[in-house]
Amino acid sequence: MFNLYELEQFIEFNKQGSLSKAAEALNISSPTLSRSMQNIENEFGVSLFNRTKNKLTLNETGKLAVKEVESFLNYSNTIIQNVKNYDESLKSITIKSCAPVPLWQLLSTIGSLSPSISIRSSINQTIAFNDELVDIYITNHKVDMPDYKLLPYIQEKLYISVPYNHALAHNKSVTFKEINGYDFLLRSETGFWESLCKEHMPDSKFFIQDDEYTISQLIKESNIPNFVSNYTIKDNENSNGRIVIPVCDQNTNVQFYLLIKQSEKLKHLITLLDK
Amino acid sequence: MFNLYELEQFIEFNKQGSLSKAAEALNISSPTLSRSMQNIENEFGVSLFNRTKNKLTLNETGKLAVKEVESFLNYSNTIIQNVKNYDESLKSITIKSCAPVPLWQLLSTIGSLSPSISIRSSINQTIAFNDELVDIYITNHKVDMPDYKLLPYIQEKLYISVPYNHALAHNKSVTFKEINGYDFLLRSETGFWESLCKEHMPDSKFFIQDDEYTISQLIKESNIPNFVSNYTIKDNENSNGRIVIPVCDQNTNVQFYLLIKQSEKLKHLITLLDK
DNA sequence: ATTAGTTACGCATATCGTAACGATG
DNA sequence: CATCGTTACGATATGCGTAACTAAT
Repeated sequence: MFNLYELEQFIEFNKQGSLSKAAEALNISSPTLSRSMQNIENEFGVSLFNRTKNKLTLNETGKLAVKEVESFLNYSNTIIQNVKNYDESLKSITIKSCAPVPLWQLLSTIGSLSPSISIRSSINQTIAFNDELVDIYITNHKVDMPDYKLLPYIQEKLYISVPYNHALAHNKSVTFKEINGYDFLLRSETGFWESLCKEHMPDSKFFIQDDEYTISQLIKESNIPNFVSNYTIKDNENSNGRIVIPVCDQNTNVQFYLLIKQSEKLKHLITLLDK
Repeated sequence: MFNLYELEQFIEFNKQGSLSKAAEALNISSPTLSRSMQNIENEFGVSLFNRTKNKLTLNETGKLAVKEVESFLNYSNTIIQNVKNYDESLKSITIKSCAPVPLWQLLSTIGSLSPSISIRSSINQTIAFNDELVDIYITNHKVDMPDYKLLPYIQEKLYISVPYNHALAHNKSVTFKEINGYDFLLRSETGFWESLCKEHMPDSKFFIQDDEYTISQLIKESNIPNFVSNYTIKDNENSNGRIVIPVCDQNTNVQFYLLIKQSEKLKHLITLLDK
């Protein structure tokens, strides 16, 4: 049976080209290394070296053996990594969401349920349901997937927020068609909302900001309208000199769904949410 | 670093389901096995077991680890086999020939050059030049192949051998057209010759014999003609009551070629033949 | 009380390094 | 004669089994 340390010595011998150099590099005596090489030959059951009295070199078979052993040793690292990754995946939850609001909501729920668990989450404009490592997908449409449970989640409704003196300010409600052409402030990482707006408002420009401070300043100090929702309207929204107007269109009142992997670690979460 | 014996113990533990049974099966003490499992856990750096005071079971990560370790141990056997196979391929020569005569000739040459080498040879009616493990192809036409060297080899000429009283016996030479329709004795394993004769003599019957004694008896005691060549005509051919007549046709005077893999083990053979 | 697993400890054996040897350039 | 690899041998350190302990059935 192989001794992995001897196999590493074998690799080092190949690297150094001679027994004495390899022994030096490995900090072991040359008799030890000599014996190791003999042991490896015995393990393989074939001759791996050309032996003259004071020169040791690999023969053709030995050269192949080096390659095989290298990939074998790499494999040993691979399986350690695989096991570690799997262990980590059991201890953490990976979430892919099509929108920020339901993600925040869910993160808060999970946080109160298991405060110590590590969570990896991302917001995506479109979601491919093909990642084995994802534990929870948050989508805006029903999806059927084996080993996953579909649960209806929150509803989010789209509004715009405009200054009182804005041309749109007098409307009780608006449609995409009516607001198409106006410039809008937009947070980055809004998932499918960004695609939706760009699709239905092809004539508008969107000033996408990823800094929360910048966007709140721009809302206060510019006339550019922005989007909010029933979950993001703040109490002071109207006192900010702005008025909130619902966008009444298809797709602006969104039902979100959770697609949760049926696994041991998510059992509690599913039972909590499934009512 | 992994100890492969401990990994096997790990597999056995999974198979037996408990430490004590596995220790029994492995003929080691349970403290030893207990320590081994702890060592493996340390190697992976993650917890692999559910430990209650008197029950040891694999956790989810441990179950994955078993699979990974199994394939790792299989791999160790694979690399041994690969190295052994390669070693064997270096010690043997594989030859595919389209005809028996040049093969015999070559076998004799190789035998005198390296008496101990093991040779695997086959005779084929048609040859596909796609087998990585073939060291030498013997063909009846020029072929260009990367990593192989083409060398002209012997020429073989086709004759027929007929009894003195045979209808063809008076001819100084014959053509396929003239002998078409006559029955012929044919040795098996004649490679492309068999295809050639069948193609140009569609009206003849061929009595194919694979026993050398049978065919020599049939030649002596029957009137059925047979084929010979400049390499197979024996001194006593005419005294056997038969006369040898050349077949003068295209393709009956054959130039053979050797297509030899440019490798270390064939270097001497190539230099010997390349003059 | 019996079985299962872990920890403690002493001994046997395997493994390593030093020393000695042979051969080569 | 210096360098390189292998063999011989003695020291030490690794690893095994026995014994002792704890907990559960």
